Amino acid sequence: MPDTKAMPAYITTPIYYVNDKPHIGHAYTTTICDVWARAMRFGGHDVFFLTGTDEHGVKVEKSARERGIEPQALADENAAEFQKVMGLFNLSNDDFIRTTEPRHEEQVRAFVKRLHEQGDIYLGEFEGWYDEGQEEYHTETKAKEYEYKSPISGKPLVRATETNYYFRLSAYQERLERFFEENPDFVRPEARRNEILGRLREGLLDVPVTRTNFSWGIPFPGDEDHVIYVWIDALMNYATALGMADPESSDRARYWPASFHVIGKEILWFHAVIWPALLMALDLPQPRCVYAHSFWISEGQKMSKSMGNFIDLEQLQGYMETYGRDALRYFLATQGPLGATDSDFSRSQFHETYTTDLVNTVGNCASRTSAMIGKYCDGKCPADTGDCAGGGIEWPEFTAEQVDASIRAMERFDLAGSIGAAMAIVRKVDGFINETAPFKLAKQPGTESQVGDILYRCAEAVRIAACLLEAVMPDRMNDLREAWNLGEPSGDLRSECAWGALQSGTTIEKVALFPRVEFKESE
RNA sequence: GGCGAUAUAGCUCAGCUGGCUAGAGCAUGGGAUUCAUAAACCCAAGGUCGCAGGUUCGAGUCCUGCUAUCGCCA
Repeated sequence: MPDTKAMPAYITTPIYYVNDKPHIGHAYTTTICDVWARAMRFGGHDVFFLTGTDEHGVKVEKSARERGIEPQALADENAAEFQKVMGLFNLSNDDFIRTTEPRHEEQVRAFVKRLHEQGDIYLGEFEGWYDEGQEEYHTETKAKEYEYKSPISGKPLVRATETNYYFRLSAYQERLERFFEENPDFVRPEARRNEILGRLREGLLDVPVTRTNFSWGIPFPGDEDHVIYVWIDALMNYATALGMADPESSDRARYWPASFHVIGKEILWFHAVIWPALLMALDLPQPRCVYAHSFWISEGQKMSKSMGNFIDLEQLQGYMETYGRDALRYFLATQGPLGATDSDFSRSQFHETYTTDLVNTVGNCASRTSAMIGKYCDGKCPADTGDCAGGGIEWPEFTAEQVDASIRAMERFDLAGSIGAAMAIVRKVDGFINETAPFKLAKQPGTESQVGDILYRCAEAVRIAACLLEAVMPDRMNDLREAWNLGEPSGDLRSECAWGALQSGTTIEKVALFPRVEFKESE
């Protein structure tokens, strides 16, 4: 067995743009990373879980100006909003990086300077059709479509040139192609990988890495009229948080590279192509996987600003108040859009999932098991006598298989699969109780040993399932730990999940983990 | 406009290289039971597998066209 204690694991969310308000998308990405991070910690890994905020750029500058405040003040205000989310959802991030922090800015400058000096960044000129009112360029085809007039103001587009620093992305075409071929799991899910491969085949162009039309950003080293484009600035957070500009003097460098950069599909190109190319240029090892999830839609409708149907923080808080924080985590982790298609967040589906999986399955099974131990065993965990009254289940083998499947699924970021394996244990316990009917057996004299044996198996299996579910539902599984006197998580999930760890004689209190909730159409 | 994906029971989806009466979970209806949070368990109903052609002894499963949805690009 490998010494997992020594195995670092690094997971990141995107850094969130402070011009936006936190909503379900942010909560989702951060929550699923949190589930993984917790699971890996339970497995004994040395985990670093990073999130943060992206604070530069023209939009922030503009919004601040409209409100008559400094961009930094706006950034501070909204970064605090995002940090609030971390507390609200009990997210276990190890750091929260902000792109306006000196530690980030200094390293970005160092990286960019290095790229410039070694020729990966060069000063180039761009000529195109410029819309003066909108301050943006249009491509030749687009400009033609617009008949060389601004689609907004109708004023003629002008031929303009702009001088920018460019990253020599085109030079990495072949290396990227080879990298993708050698690492089929680099971009997931597969449908997203195929999109990238398709685009890669069309050929890469160099990309601008600076702007001159605004000033709220990190100045380009040695040419301060240019500001480093937010995208480059933002991507580098994954490295700067670990001090990778000078790994020798960083105690976090051991976490590099990331196991997963979890992102939304809208920012895949930057993470799947530009980021690896930058890392190649900087000679840093590549992350294992960029996982691009899809979006949540709301009650069957696309969420949009104009529709005003975003599932925002207030709504999520409402769900947490009614169903509990763990219920929301469970729903996000099991019903979420980890695949290539979007998922629907609907009130009825949320309620249904809660009732079916948590109330009727996990909660009820833990409840009936502990109730019977209370009734037939004086509330003390019985002994595994081997004197089983039927059921025909090889519990040690069965649970070992599920534990293994669950841990493996989690390692590859298959959250629903991991949780499903744990749920299978609970369902098996329910079936076992029905079949062996200890409650009937207990009514006959001289069956204590058999009843105890059955109930030990039930309790032990539920305990193991709870250990596997703890990453998704830390609050409620901790309640179970307390009621059943299971102690703290050991930090060695596999041995903790080995059959037989539950001690006979342990006091087991009856639990009601997930209270039934009445369905309401709306809040 | 270009490229690609998907379209299977009320809902979410499985159905690999074509082969007997198309599956699961949830929801619905019924039954049985009581340890449990009116829970678990058993049974049933539910689909012309998007539409139209074609290939084949035989097609959700291959081909073509159409429609719808989605994604990426321009």
